[in-house]
Amino acid sequence: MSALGAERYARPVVEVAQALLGCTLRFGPCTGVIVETEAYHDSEAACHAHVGLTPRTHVLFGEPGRAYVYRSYGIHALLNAVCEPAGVGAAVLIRALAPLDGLEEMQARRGAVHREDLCSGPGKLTQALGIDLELNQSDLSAGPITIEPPGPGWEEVDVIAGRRVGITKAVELPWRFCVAGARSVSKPWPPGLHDTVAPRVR
DNA sequence: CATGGGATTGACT
DNA sequence: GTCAATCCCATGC
Repeated sequence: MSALGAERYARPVVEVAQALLGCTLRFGPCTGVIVETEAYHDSEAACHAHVGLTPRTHVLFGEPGRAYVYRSYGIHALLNAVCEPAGVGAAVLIRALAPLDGLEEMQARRGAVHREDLCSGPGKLTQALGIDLELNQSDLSAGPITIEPPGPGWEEVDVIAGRRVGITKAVELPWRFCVAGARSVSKPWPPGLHDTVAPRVR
């Protein structure tokens, strides 16, 4: 299966965040189905690109389809897919995977945790797959990290929207998206009153 | 050049 | 439930 082209990322970031659910993330021998994402856009204060063009945000304002990988809390690498046309600072944070292939490699890096916990968080999945800061700015349509169209059984999924996790600004935006019923989603997931089921967007 | 704040996780009370 | 680990980078002097 071939990787999604850059044009698939040159769309409104909230659309792409939902469209990536069910797609397969691949790095080396490891693959997993994307089951949780969040959208970030320079127009809102939670997005790193909100501060404008700096060395750090350069990639966010650049070509769609690139990886934005940054260090969080001094410890974890978090993986994003840059979206919208160049000149707009926007990205989809990949928050969780349902592991498919390379389980042994993932377990070697993550320890003896249950399968559904191997990639159930943005820092966990980069650790499991071995994705680090050197992959910042790499081309997701060329590799070594790629995102491919949904595999068997993942073509049609119901999407649940909610508030984004771990931020202090623009907390009200319902820009977190999960696959309904997925077990490998990240921790804070008590369905709230503002959660809604959104239509599938491709 | 010094400072402060995280798009988190896991260990511990 | 609380809390520390740890480093990149934006900001301000």
